[in-house]
Amino acid sequence: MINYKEIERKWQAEWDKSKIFEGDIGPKEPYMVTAAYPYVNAPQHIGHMRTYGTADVLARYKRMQGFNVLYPMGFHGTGTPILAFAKRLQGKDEELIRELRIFHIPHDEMEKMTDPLYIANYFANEIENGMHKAGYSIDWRRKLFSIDPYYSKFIEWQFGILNEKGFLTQGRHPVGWCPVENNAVGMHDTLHDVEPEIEEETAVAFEVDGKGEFMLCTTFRPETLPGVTNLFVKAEATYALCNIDGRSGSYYIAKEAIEPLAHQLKISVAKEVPGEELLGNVCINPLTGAKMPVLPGFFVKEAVGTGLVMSVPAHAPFDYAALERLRLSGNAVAAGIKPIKVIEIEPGKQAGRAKMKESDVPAAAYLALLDASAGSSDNAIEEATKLEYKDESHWGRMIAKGYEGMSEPDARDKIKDELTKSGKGFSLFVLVNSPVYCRSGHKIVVKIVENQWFLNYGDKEWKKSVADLFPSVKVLPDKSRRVFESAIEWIDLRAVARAQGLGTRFPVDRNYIIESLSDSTIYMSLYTIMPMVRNLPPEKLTPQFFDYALLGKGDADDISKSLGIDYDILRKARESFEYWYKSTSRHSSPDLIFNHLTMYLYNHVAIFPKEYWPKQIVVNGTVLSEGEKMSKSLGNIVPLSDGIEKYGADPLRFVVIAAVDLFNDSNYSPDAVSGVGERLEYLYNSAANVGNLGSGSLKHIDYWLYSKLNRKIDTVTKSMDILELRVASTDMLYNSILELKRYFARGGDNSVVVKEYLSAVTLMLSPITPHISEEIWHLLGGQTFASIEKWPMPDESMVSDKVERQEDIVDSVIADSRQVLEIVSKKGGKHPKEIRLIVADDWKRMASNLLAETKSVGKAMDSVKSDKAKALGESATKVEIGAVADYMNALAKKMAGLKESGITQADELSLLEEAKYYIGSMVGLKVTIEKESESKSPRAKRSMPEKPCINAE
RNA sequence: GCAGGGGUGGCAGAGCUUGGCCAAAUGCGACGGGCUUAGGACCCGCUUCCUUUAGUGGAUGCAAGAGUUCAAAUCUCUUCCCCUGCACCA
Repeated sequence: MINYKEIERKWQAEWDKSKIFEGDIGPKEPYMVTAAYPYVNAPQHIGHMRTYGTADVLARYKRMQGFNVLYPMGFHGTGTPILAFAKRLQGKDEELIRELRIFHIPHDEMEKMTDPLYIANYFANEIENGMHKAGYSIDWRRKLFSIDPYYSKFIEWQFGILNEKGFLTQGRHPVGWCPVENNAVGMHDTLHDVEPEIEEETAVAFEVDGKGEFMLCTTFRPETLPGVTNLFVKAEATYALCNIDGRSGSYYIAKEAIEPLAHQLKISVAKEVPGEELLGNVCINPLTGAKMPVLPGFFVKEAVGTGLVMSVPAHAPFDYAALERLRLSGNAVAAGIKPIKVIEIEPGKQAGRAKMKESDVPAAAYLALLDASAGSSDNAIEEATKLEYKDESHWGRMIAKGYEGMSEPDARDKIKDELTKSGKGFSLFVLVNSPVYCRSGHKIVVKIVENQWFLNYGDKEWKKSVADLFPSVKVLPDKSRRVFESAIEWIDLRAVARAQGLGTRFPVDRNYIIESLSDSTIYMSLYTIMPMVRNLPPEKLTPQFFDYALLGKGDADDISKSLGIDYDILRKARESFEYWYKSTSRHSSPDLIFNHLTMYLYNHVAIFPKEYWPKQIVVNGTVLSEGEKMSKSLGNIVPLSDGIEKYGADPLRFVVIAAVDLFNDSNYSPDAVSGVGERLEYLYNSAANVGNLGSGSLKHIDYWLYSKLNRKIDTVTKSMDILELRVASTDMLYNSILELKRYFARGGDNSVVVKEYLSAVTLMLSPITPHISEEIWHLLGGQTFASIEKWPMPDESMVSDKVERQEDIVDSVIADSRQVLEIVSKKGGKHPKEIRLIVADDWKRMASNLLAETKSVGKAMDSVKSDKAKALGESATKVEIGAVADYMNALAKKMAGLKESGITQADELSLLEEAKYYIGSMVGLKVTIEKESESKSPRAKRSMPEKPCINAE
């Protein structure tokens, strides 16, 4: 049993000592690999290995390919999560404490984690340790941290440029808001991490006849306004007549609804009215001028929207149901209301689900579709509503006067527009999944933030530059290219400033802090100059400094004097950037395509000259744990250190990084990991045993192993180039073991061949399983580091289809023999004493080749008839034409699969002769071999090329 | 709703871009056998059905249905189902 931990520790120490992973400017071609830096609110778990490990595999592979590789790493700590973390821990949040226990965070450390900076540093260390143990070939000298002062200087410089170029804009923006704590709330700030879902709806004002007062309704479907027949209120609720800042007239709004709306509208209450009193009102449809009554609606909720609902019984099942119920209870007004149909599903088109007659009310038809009716439960009516809404917005066409033929979304925009213009309606934002609570337990509302700062990714020219750049960016896997294309097209305004969190003050308005994805778009460039930056005091890191180091602007001499920075340091920084940033590969997970990675492209285009724009982006799948998504709440997270401790970094790396292709999710399971561990051990043991093997001239099986090896080198190299690691890794590990086992079973015993084979396989495995590869490499006599050895080159001349085909023949002979023996024993005949293999004569091979070439029995027979000796060879002259025709006709059935083959009878004879003891041992009987023409067996004629006739005798 | 990705044998997961060599790799599991005091380790075999006095044969088959073709898991169309993302959040 190998001790992975010991081997890993040993080689990690050796690598550190020799500094082979420290990247410095040199004569070789540079290659820089960066992965999205980890956020420091927890140690790493094995899921993180996917991105960082894949980046490491690429870094190691490129190094072996002769590049000067730099793989730097940093830490991310800006934004709100660490603050929230500290706050939660102060409040002794049990959920968080449970999570921390998974990671074995000691109790006394938890007590210290009320200080955000302490948390950040603690986890930064933890993560660094984990990455070190995982064997990532990182140059730690370049470590950066997004909450350090130099980083802020860097970000200020970046935003200065963005501002100068006019990419910053201001505007209104709705956000989830905690009214008690007065701050914006995103998913991470809510109880149970619920995303506050904000949607836009339309407020519509219905004038109360002759009073100058308005009933204010809210709706998601203003296009149904022509179909409104009445309004609904909740009779038991209290309503208020209010004034709204900036609007004339006064408005009825449910009392309960005022508070949530107050963050979007300035509302003052004039008087309160019981809902019942509103029932007598007659209102005017602002669009059509129609007069309509106000009725009590059973489903109206006073805290939703404005607490008033416009009723469209033709298209809203709830409205329909409410009217029906009123009618049944004897309400004469309700009984007099006729639904007004304003939308029709286009006939002939992929119709809506509900089948209806001309006369039907759609809302009723949708209820009927679900076997529901006006009296059904709210849930059932809700279902019908969703279904109808979906169908109508997809396939519906307006039939209302003035909007005939418009699609529903178009009509919606048009009517909304008309309402806005006439002052009878306006947009409101609602929290559709209300109630949502913030972590301290308060109900969240929607607030319109005025003067929010945005980065304008919608800028046309900017967008075009990015779109133009993108085709030249290599994307791995290529299938995610399309996702990027739509992301580049789609990305628009993005809020960049927040009221709170760790990070850099927004230079344009220092009351705000730069949002943490926006401060992480070009930081990879900072790695290139980190060694210089670290040694400079932050106040010297002015825009002038970064302009020079990263953009080459200005004169080093002048800047050196004005900033008091050593000239050589400036030059070195500039050179370092120029050298490393030419050739970069960026690694991340697919969920970052729509934000980070796209912003990465945009910001590079905005700031750097063309030659330093992104060259390659690698997107990798996630890691499942035993087929399930890993999540803290499921408690199935495996901390990286636990995984490494238990199985060793190498087997873990193999399973998590390499066992599947890039984009697919990999599946962590203890069985798989230990299985890999055992297989690596087989390679190790084989290497240890090389010295005990013999030597001598090469045999068939040696050539076979060489062929397999060189083919392997070729395919592995090709798939490593595009990081499709599944094929590469199974070929390297699983197949290598199968091949070695076969080699030995077939009598292979050549130490030179095996050593060559193992050396190449070991080197190719090195990027994935670096530690054990290093160990095996040295076991095989290597004196250098496998990690920086030259990647193997395939020797094409050693690849032989023929040699490999011959081994396949051996296999099929064994399989067929077994089958024959089984049938013989089933039939209860006498026990055979030997297997006699009768090898087909050469004329059959030539006939087969002829057929493979002509694909026609007729044509093939023609050439046989015209000159049998030429077509089938001299020795075939004795063969009768009829026999040839029979043979060809039999073959014709498999014409499509027929291939020409260079294997002659002599080849086959010598192959079987050599393999007969092996075959014999596999079958359990003695094996003898004879030629078809010399066989006395009546069955001999059944022999075919590469399929000898098998006689059990 | 919009956008993207899928549906393959007990499970996981290849293959489908370039249709035939695919009853469909590989791993796991199940089963049978060997090794062994015993086995979780290792080795061999087997894992749709039928047929065959002997193997290199046939049928069915890769979500469902239809089509193109000498030939389809692979191409086209339709239907059904599943997953992911949709923003100010790292």
